[in-house]
Amino acid sequence: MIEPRGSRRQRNAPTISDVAARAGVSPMTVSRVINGEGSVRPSTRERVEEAIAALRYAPSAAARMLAGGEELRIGVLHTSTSLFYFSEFLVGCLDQGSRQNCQILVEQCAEGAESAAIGHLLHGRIDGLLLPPPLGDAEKVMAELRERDIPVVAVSTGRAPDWALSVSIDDRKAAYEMTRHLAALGHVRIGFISGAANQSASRERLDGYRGALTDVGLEQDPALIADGTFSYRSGLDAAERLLDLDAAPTAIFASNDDMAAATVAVAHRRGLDVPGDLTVCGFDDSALATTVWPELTTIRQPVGDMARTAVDLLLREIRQRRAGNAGQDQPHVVVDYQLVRRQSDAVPRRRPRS
Amino acid sequence: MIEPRGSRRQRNAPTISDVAARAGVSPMTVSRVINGEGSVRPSTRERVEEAIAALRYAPSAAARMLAGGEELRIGVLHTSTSLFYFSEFLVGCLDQGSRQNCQILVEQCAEGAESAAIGHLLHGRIDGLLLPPPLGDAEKVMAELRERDIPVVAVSTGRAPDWALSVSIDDRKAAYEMTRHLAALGHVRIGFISGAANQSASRERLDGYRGALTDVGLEQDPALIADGTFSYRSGLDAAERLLDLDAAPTAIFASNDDMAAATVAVAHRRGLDVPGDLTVCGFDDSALATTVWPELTTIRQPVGDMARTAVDLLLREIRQRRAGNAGQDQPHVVVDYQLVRRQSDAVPRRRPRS
DNA sequence: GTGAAAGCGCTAACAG
DNA sequence: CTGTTAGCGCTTTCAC
Repeated sequence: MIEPRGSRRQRNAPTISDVAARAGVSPMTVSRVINGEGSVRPSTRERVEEAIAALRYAPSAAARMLAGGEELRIGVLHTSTSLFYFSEFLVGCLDQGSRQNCQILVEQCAEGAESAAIGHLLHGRIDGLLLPPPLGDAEKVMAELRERDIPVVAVSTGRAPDWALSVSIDDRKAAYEMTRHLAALGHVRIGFISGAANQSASRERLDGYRGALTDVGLEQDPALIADGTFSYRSGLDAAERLLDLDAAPTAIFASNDDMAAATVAVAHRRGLDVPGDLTVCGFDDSALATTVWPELTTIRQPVGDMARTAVDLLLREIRQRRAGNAGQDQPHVVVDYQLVRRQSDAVPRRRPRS
Repeated sequence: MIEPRGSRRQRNAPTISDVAARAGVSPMTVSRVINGEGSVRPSTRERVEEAIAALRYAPSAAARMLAGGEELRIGVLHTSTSLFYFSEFLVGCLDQGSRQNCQILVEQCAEGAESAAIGHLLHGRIDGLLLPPPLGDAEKVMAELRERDIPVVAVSTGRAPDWALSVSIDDRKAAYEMTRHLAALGHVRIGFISGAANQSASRERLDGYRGALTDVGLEQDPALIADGTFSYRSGLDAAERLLDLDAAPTAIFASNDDMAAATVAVAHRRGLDVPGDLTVCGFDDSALATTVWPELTTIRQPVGDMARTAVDLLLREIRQRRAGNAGQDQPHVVVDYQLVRRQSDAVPRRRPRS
C-alpha cells in the first residue's frame, strides 16, 4: 500500500495548472496562449488570459528552460579597464538576458590571464561569449576563441575579424563628424589625442579626424597629433605636449573622455578657460563626461543598447548553430552614435591665446 | 501497444545520469557529491569526481531550481548616480548570484519614479531587494518597501532601519582613522568636505572627522567644514571656499573620491602642487581614485565583497521566511574598510603656502 | 482547436 | 553510506 506523498512545492506561486483549472482548459492550452501560438480560439484565449491576470501568474523560467531543452548561458569576459563603460554594458546584458531567458556569467580577468579565464568560463558551460573592449582586439584571445570554435561577439571593436560577430558604432564616421563640427565652429588648428595603438577603434578615430581635415581643406600638421593610450594619465602628457606647441591648437579632440578630462585639467592648470580659451571634446560619453566641469561635448556610444544587441546577436547565432544552419545574414551590426554638445566647446577666440 | 518515444534531449551536454553510469553509482550519489554533502565514502566521491571531470559535466541550473523547488530572484534597484560604485557592486551581485543559483533583476529608476520601479520589479516576482546607495536612505522608498513586507538589504547606508538588513562599513571609524592619519602626518588645519545631507553615511563621516580632531587635540574650526553633495561639481565649489580661507587648510579630506578629484583640480588651477602644497584625500576608492593624477589616498570600501555579502544575507533571509522562522541573528553586517595610501597625501610644508 | 502522456535534469523523502 | 521513487512546472509529440 503506497501512500501518495504530499506535494513538494515550496513556493506558493500559481502554476500553469492552476491557471488551466481556473480557465476550464488543459495546461497545454495555457501554454499555447503564453507562447502566443495562433491555434487557440479567441474566446478560449480570452478566458485563459483572464485567469492569468486574476492569479497574477508568471511562468517559471526554470521549468521552461528545462522542458524546452534550451538552457542558454553566455559569458562576458572583461579586464579591469574602463569600469565606466563596463557598468553600462553589463546592465544592458542583464536586461536583455533576463528578457531572453538566458543566464549571464561574468568573468573578470587580469592581463595575461585571459586564457585561464576563458577556460574557467567554458568550464561553466558557456554557449557563447561577449567581448567588451579591449578584448575584441586582443589577438591572442581571439585566436584561442576561434580555435575553440565558440560563438563570439566583439563589441566596440573597430575592425572585428570575419569569423566573429560584432556590434559597434562607426568610429571613423563619428570622429569625422566631430572634427567637422570643430572646423565649422571656426577652429583651424585642431589637436588630436589618439587612443591605444593596439585597439582598432583608435585607428578608426584617427582616420576620421584626418579625413575631415582633408575634406574641409585644413592643413594636416603632424605636430597636432599626440599619442595617448586612453588613460587619463596619458591624456595629461599628450595635452601638455599639444599646449606647449608654439602654434598651439584652439581645440583638442581626445579619443576618449578620460583623456579629454585630463586635457581640461591641464588647461585649467595653465590658466586657460574651457571652452573660452580652449575647446575640448571627448569620445564615448562615459560617466566621466558629465562628472567633470565643464561637462564634455562628446560622441555618445549607446553602450546599453549595444549590449542588448550583442546579446540578441549571440543568441541567434547559438540557435542557428544548434539547428545546424549556416551563420548570420548580418554578422556585423553597426549602431548609431550621437554627437552630444555640452559645455566644453565654443567658437575660438578672435586672437587665440592673446 | 505504446512505443516508447525517443529522448527529447536537445543539448548534448552530459547529465547527472551519464556521470552516475560512468562512475557506477546512482544519480543520487552524484547529486550528493555535487552538493558537497558529507555522507559519501571518500573512495566513491573520488570515482564520481573523476567521472565528472572526464565528462566535463556541469549541473543544469534550471533543473536544480526546479527540483529544489527554489526559484530565487532578487532585484537590484538603482538610480543613475555613482556609476563608479554601481558597476563594481553589480559584478559582485552577479558573481554571487550565479554561485547561489539565483537570478538578478536590475532595475534603473529616475528620481521620483521609485514607486513605479518597485512595482515593476515586484511584478517580476522578486523575492527580495538589494538597495545600493543612496536608496537605502530614501525614506519614501523604504516606507513603501516596509509596507510591502519584502526582504530588503540596504548597502553602504550609514544607519539602516531596524526592520531592514544592511551591509556597510563603519563610515565613522574610517573617517576617524583617515583624519588621524592626516594629523599624524603633521597637518594642523584639516579641511573637510561633507557629503549629501540626505545620506546617513555623510553624517557618519563628518562625525568621524570631528571625533578625531577632538581626540588628537586639534581645534574645531567650523570654517574648515564645507558642504558638498558627493558630486564633482559640488566638490569644486567646496574646495574653492576652503582654499579661499585666510588660514587655508594644508590638507583636505573629501567625503568621496569625486569631490576629492574636484579638489585636486581646483588646487591645480591655483598653481598648488598636490601633495606638495596640499594634501587631498578621498573616500570609497572608486575608479576615479586611480584615474586622476596624482592617484588618491582614500578609504577603500570593498564594494564587490559587500555586494556578495548582501546577496548572501538576502538569500538567507528569504529562506528563513519561507521556512517560517524568525529573522536573522545578525541583520546588520559591518565589513572592513582599508585606508589605502597613494600619492595625494604628504607631510605639510614647513611654511604652508609661503 | 484541444488534450493526454511523457519526459527535460535534478533533488526531497524515504528505505535499506 | 547508498539507492529508489516520485515529482518540480513546463513543453514536446502525438492523438482526437
